[in-house]
Amino acid sequence: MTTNFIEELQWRGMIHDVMPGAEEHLMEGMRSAYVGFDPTADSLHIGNLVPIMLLAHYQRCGHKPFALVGGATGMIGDPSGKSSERNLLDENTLRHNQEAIKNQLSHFLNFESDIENSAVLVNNYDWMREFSFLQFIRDVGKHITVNYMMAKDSVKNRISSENSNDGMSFTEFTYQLVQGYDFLHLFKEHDCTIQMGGSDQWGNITTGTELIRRIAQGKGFAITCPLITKSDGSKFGKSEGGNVWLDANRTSPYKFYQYWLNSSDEDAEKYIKIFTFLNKSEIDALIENHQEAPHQRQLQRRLAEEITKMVHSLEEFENAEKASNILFSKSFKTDIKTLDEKTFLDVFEGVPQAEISKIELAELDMIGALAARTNFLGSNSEARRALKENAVSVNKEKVNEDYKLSEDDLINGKYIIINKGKKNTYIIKVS
RNA sequence: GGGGAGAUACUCAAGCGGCCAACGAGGGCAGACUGUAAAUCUGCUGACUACGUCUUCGCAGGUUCGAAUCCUGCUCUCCCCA
Repeated sequence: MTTNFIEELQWRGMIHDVMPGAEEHLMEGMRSAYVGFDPTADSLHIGNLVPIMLLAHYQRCGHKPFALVGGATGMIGDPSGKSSERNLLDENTLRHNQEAIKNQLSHFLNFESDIENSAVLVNNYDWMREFSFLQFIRDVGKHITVNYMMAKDSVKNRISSENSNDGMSFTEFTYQLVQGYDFLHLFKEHDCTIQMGGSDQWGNITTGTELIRRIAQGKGFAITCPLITKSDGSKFGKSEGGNVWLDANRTSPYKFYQYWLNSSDEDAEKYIKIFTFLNKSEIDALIENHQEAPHQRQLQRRLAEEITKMVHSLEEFENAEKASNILFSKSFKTDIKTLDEKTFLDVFEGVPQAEISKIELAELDMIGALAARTNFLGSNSEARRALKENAVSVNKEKVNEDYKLSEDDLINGKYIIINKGKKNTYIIKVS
C-alpha cells in the first residue's frame, strides 16, 4: 500500500538531503514523520507550503503525517537563517494560532481519525510546559555536548558572522536541543521516526536523531527539501512588500491567484511539481505545451488554478479567474457589464472599496477619488504623482489629473473601478 | 571601571555651517517593450491649500542672519583595554 515516497519527491525536485537508510525504512511499511510549523502568526503563508506538501505527499504515499505546532519552540525562536533575536509569544496567542493553522492544514491533510494513517496535530508546548529546567538539563542536556551544538551552522553563523553584532542569547542557543527533544518525544510516544523540513533545518533535525540514538537507542531519519527561490532572486512568497498568506482575510483569493499566475516561466516549471499533486506525465505534457507556446502561459494558469483550489476552494478559484480575465481583458467595458451585482462583488472581494454619495461624486476630483476622500493611496502627493505618471485609469481608461468623474462612469449604476498601474484596483461605490 | 567610534529617510550609505527634502546603491511604485512573465530602458520615491510653504538627519537644549553639519547634556549601539 505504500508507494515510494522518496522517489515521488525526487522527480518533483523536493529532495535536498536524505539521511541514508531512510528510503529502505519507508519501504518497509507505514511510518510516521513530522514537520514543524511556526505559530508566530494565525495563518500560514506560502513559504510554509513546501513543508505542507511534503506532509501531504507523505500521507498520500500511505504514511502517517504529524504536524507539529511549535508552541514551545516558537517561544524561543529558531536562530537558523536569522540574524537577530526574535520576539516571544504568549500562550493565548499561541493557542489561537494553533487552531487557525490546523484549520488551514486540513485543506491538505486528512485528519479524519477513522483511517489508519490519519494526520495528527501536536503542539510541543503540551509536553515542554511541564518540563522543568533542571529536569531538562539533566535528562536531555547531559547527552549532548556543547561542542556538538556549537558545530551547527546555525550557531556558527550567528557567533562568528561579522554582520550580526547582537550575539546570540542562551535561549536561542538551546533551540536545537528543544527541537531535538521534540523528535525524541514523538519517537517515544508515536513511534515517529522521520523528521522533515527545509534544508535550513538539517542541523536541528540531526540534533534530534542524535538524541534518539543516545537516549532511546533508536534510529531517526532526516529528510529535507530545498528552500524555494525565485529566478529573479527576490524572496519567494513576498508580494507588495508583504507575505502571501493562506488566509483569505490576509491575502484575498484574487491576489493569491495572481501571485502564482505571475510566476516566471522558469519558476512555474519548478512550482508545478512542488505545489500540485498532478502526476508526472500530466506535468511533463503541460511543460511541453508551455514551451511551445509560452505566451499563452498555460503553465502559470494551471499552477494558479490548482493551488488556489486547494488552499481556498473551487468557488474562490472561479471568482479569482473570472476577475482576472475581466480585469485584464481588452473589452473590459463590455465584459464588466455582463456581471450581475452579486458576481461583481465576489469578483472584487478583498479589493479596497470606498463609499460616497452622488452629491459627493459631482464634486470629487481625481485627487479626492484616489486619496483625499478614499484613502486608497497614502497621500495626496502620491495621488498627484500617480496621475502625472499616467498610471491611473478609471474603468480601465487612462485619465489625467483633470478628469472629472461623473455618473456616466458608473458600472451597474453604482460602481467605479479605479486602477493604479495594472495591478492595483480600487472600487468606489456610489449610493 | 578606563579609552575610542558611531546614531542620517524602507534598508545600506554619503554629507561635516548656507548651493540639503538631503549624493549614491538596493528595495518599492509607475511608464515603454512584452505574455498580467523575465531581461532591458525611463521616470518617481517626506507632506501640503504645490513655480511656494511646512516638517524631517537618535533625544533635549544652545551658538549663529542661517545647523544634518558647531557647542552642552541625555539615551542607545559598537570596538579596544582592565
